[in-house]
Amino acid sequence: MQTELSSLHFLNDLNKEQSEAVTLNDQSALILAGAGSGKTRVLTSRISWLIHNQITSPGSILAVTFTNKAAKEMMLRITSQLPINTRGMWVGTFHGLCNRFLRTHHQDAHLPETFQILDSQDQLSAIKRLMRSSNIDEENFPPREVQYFINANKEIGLRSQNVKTYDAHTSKINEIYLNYEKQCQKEGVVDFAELLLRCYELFKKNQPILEHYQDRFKHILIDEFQDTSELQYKWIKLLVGQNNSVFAVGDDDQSIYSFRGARVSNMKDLQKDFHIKKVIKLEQNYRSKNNILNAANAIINNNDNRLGKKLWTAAGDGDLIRKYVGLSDYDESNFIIDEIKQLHRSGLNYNQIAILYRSNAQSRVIEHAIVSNNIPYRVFGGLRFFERAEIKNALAYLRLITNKSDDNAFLRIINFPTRGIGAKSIEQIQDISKKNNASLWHGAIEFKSPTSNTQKKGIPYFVDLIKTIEDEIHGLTISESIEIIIERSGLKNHYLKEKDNIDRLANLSELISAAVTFTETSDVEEPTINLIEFLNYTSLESGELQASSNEDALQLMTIHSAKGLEFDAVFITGLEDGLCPHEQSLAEQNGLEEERRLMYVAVTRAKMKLYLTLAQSRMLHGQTRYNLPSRFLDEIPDELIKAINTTKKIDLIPSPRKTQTNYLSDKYTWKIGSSIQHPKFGQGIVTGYEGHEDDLRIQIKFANHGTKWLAMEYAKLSEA
DNA sequence: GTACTCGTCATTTTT
DNA sequence: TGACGAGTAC
Repeated sequence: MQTELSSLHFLNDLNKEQSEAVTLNDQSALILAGAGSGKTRVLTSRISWLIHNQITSPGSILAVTFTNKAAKEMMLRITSQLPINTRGMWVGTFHGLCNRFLRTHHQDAHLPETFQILDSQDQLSAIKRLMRSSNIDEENFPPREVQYFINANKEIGLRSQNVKTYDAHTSKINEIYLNYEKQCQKEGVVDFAELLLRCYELFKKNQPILEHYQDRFKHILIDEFQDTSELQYKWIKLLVGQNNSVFAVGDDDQSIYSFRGARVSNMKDLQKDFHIKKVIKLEQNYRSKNNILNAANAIINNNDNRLGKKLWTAAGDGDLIRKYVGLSDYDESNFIIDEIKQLHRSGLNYNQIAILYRSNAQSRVIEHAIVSNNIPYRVFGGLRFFERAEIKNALAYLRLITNKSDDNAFLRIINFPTRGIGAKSIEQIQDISKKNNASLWHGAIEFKSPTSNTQKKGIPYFVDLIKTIEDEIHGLTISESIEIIIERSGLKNHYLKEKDNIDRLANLSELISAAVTFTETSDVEEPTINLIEFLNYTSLESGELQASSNEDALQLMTIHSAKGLEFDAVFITGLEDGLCPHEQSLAEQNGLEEERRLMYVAVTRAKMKLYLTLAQSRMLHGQTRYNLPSRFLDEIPDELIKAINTTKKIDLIPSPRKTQTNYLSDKYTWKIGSSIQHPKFGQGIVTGYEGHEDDLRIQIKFANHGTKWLAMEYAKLSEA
């Protein structure tokens, strides 16, 4: 076996720890894989190794990821490593896999065969609809809060009847949760969290089904394990059972999603629950230069409760990290653009340069600077393809035809494009449906309209329209069906009428192409099933537009969305206390540690060059704010940093903004935004003032002593 | 049914 | 500052 091992090309060049992980026996394992340490490679090589050595067959492997992108990447790598048929292998996201289990066992899961998936938007509108029909005040019970409540409880495995409530308000919300469950059941739809919970319950309540899968999946592998939620962990435990092994890869230092239910503690629980004696640590980094890694290590070292890990590289020190303190957000952006122009001139592609920020609002100023310099760029985040209104509208026709109980879909298109059905008519339909405890579609059929349907208007016309489309698309491919829907529904005409809607029409064509691609890659023959699967696909796959990714453009994104990516040069911007760490995170339990992990993720994205930038003043929510430098900057050893502007004398620089020309007085040279030094309170920033000359009092925000008012006459201030 | 105004509220996000 | 939703006016 040894000789054969070394002949396997996918095992070549693995370091000691990597190959130890890849070639582990049939035992559960936790691989602590630092940023850039070859995590995905280990995971895929492990699968290839298991199969190649006939320890297991592809059909016994279940691999779970968090995103479709990661799942695809994994599949791609495995097929390039091994010339095998991977069809029996289950590789997918938690949601995708749960969907698959539920489809197969829809009866045992008490779901209709045609059940559809609600995305977050759909879920919110379902909740709003429910609340309106039961006359619940949206002021007292904001639908978003209700949505959060429902999801948070589902994510820890709680149904409404199991939720403990201690006050009237929460009880009421929980009552909405109960009714929401009923409504979804009646309409035959499941939300994202429901996919997981329902699947968990399926396994829990049906021993034969559980045993069947436990017998089948001998090797369960999990990517980004630090991001698993409580329910996901319980699901894994159930499926692994007593006899199978779990191979989890993760990095506790990169856990940045606790706000949506991720539980790092699952890593410790895994060791305990599966008797893992030795955690394999992958600490050699193949991405970044040493100065960058040292900064990352220094930052993350300030966190308690780590599993412990120190990245190193053989790649050399590289450049120093560059730090720039801008006078304003505007100045900061200009510095970034100037620097990027130079990098580009020296031969770096734009798409190898990333500008990262903590919150989306920060991108605007930067975008402005980019646009005025005519540099191509791409902002990540925002609306995804299948979330666009025109796409959802077209799909809603398809959904309603597939499942007449889908009231969400019904309401979306009953009067879109407008066909003279107003709020009153819809109310009447809702009344009829409620009386008969039936779907809105049935209510519409029952509806006796005074208007004729010759004018292409009114409810009977709508009912006819749906029936006609249904007949017409019978037996057609999905793409043909969509084409007919876009035409017959009037969507095409509607969007043709308005000039601003060229993009929308283009997107609808794109939807048709997406359907063609889907059908080509699908191995399902039955058209009805295929249609249902396509609809699922559109809910589960957000459809990040890949088309423009080849284009050489600057990459702008939040630190969160940068996780898993790498760039030659990275600018981490807005490094100010209040922004990064974000002020709202400080109130949360372990909030600062999570922010620090965020900073760690950001730093470790950089391969060659890292820039840290901040601004002394910044426009936020329509007000100029004066933030102190981020505390994380102080955590990086000085010798790793090269300050580009030796803290400019703020007064000497002509200011681009009016507010900064407000000198406090003739006697003192400080202005709002100046850094000062106080003998007792240390470093601070001038944030306001009142009075004049001898009476002058100034407000100072100190790094460690809060905000204070001081009389200029007595305070012994000096410039910092 | 649409076009406007006004008030409110501003982390991070995949499925 | 500016995006979005609700409410109002036509």
